[in-house]
Amino acid sequence: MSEFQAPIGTHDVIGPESYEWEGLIGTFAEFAHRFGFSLVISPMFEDIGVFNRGIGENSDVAKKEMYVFTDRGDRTYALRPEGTASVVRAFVQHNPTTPWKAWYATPAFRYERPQAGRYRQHHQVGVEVLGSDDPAVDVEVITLAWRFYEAIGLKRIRLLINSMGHDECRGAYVELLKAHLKANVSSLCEEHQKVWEQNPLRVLDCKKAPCIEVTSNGPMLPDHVCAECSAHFAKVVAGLTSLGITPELNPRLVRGFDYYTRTTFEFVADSLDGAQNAIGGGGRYDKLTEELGGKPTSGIGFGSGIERLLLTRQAEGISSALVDRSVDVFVIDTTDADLATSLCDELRRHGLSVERAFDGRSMKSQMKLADKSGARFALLIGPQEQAAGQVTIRDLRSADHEQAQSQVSRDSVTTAIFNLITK
RNA sequence: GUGGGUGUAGCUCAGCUGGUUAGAGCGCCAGGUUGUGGUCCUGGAGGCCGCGGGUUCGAGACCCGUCACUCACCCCA
Repeated sequence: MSEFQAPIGTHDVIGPESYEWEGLIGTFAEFAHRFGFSLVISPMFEDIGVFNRGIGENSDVAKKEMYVFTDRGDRTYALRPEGTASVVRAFVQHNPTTPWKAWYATPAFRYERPQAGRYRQHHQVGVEVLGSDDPAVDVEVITLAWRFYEAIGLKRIRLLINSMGHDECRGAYVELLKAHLKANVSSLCEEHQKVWEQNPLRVLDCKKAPCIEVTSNGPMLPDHVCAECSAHFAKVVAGLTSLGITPELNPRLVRGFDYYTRTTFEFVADSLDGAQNAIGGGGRYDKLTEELGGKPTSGIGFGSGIERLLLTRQAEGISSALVDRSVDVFVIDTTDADLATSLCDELRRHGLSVERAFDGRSMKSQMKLADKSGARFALLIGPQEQAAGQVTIRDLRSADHEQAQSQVSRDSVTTAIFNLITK
């Protein structure tokens, strides 16, 4: 047991697992590009107000899960607990032309007890679109997520969707809901009997039987959003359906952050256990920009947890690699002239992945390393090759020692390798 | 924050009711005669048995504390 370990709830990602991360983030970057999004990199910590106003001071995350600290200049900062607030803060600050379409890959920090698929530092990929309330934007954002999930091989995924309504109709609905809850307080679950008033919408999301009973007899969001919101939502659902992405309407779907308006959605993986089966979520947030001091600007986005996406791939039994990180060539040098250095450099400059051994290992030992590296070819330079100005090329996939080898002059190695690879 | 399980080699784990120099498999390193991998054989390195205290002639085993990991609740990604 080493003296220092990664802090509670954090983890190191090292090879070969990190190849999956490279592949996943690379795939997301590719899809973001296809959909016209550009990368945004913003600070990992912000004035605490960005998050408090962004995600709502009453949300669980803001109340008890934020990593808050004071710097040497007495400024109060928090490590970002999610991706959206920072991006919107950046939007307000720079006021770029709209619609502004940004994607990100970032760690997120929440102080909570770690558990399967839940960490104090986890990682998300996501996108945001600022400056358009066109339902086609909602469709595009959700489609991007969906196509990305398809591309990484996920099959058992469902899209849950709901509309929270805009400021006014949602406000009116919350009043109705409050009245209903108040009349039935004693029938709620133990916990919500105490806290229902703080965030009544959360009671809709409660999985306990008493709360479900009470809320199913009460007002439901879809019946109370205004005509405009209702029409907007219908267009989103129709748009998705036309692309073959069938959303499941879930009138109980409300999310943990207060900023959501209108379209709200969540992706769940049926292959994961219920407690942590949300692999992504998002929605529209038409008031958030104002909360952070900007002009009224509608926005929508989603975030998806990298750890959970990889867990889901595992749970679905997907074994295909997301990226090829195999070595092309392994250079074996048993001379004392270190001829490997220049040969490696030459091949690498031509774009090949090249590995070699160090520390003057024996021929046999270097061959073993070449085998373990998974390289297709081994290039051998021993005293004989050195004297003849040649290099031995050996195909490591072949079992036959003699037939697998050929010799070429040192000057034509690169050409010879490329001929073999493309053959 | 609350509760359950677990901490022995790089990894996965054995170590029976406390008893000598702490084990296996995999991995790692080196050999198996002249410069050649994947199989096989032989040898080797590597552990303050999470940490601190206690009981005992004697503790990896028992007791207390502590830290960490893990799972669940809450909530989320």
